[in-house]
Amino acid sequence: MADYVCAVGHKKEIMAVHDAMDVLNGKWKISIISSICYYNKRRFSDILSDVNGISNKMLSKELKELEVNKLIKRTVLDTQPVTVQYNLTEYGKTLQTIINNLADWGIKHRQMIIDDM
Amino acid sequence: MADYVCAVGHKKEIMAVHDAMDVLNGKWKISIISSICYYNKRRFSDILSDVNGISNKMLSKELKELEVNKLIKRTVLDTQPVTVQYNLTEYGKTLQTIINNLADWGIKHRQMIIDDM
DNA sequence: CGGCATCCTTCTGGATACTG
DNA sequence: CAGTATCCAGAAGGATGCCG
Repeated sequence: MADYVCAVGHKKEIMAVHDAMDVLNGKWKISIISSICYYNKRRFSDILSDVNGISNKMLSKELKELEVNKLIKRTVLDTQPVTVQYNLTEYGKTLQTIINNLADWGIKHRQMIIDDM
Repeated sequence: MADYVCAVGHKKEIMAVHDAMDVLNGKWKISIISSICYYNKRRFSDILSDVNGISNKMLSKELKELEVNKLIKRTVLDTQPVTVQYNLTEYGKTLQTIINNLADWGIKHRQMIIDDM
């Protein structure tokens, strides 16, 4: 990046990063998105078992927030008993690159921790 | 970090994403990293003004956590009064791609919110 | 199955003041 | 300048039970 940009400051980018994290906040949101992302379509109970340690209360709450932010879509299927399917919206899919990068980094990070011991 | 093992599906990736977020948790951590990242070297008070809304208490606390996780390095400069410089470690620099992606996404996201109104 | 309601504990984080 | 210390409100989040 050119030097004159440095002179002006990077506050815009830093705020943008913060904006992004605002939508992706919470202990579980990124994991939930990655579950839905990797499987394309995913049910409530599936996500519950994908995301290690999450409670149904938290899953419910965070799914709702993601839906409000239009990152995921909720579909109730007419089965007995009811099943509910979640999938990424087109907008939500724009997060895929970030998810993949985070997964790559997380794998390397875990390896580094192991090597460190 | 949990020491679970998995073999099927995408659980490995989902856990990796969660591992990554474990290190990057907290309201401010990503913004702090991006501040240091964009400027290469950055002092305490600089970051304080870069990251909109953060308190000195939180900055201090999260910087310490990032240092423990070896993502940033803290250097005390022998000036009067004391100044402290933070920079990314080589390991911390491996987050640059993610930071840039998040910044890009955050800018688009903010634009979408504006368009939506 | 996919939640919601309630209770309760822990953690987060802001405000303010102080230190070397 | 670069933090610490303390106080304290409110949010996060776990456990459990209930419901259509």
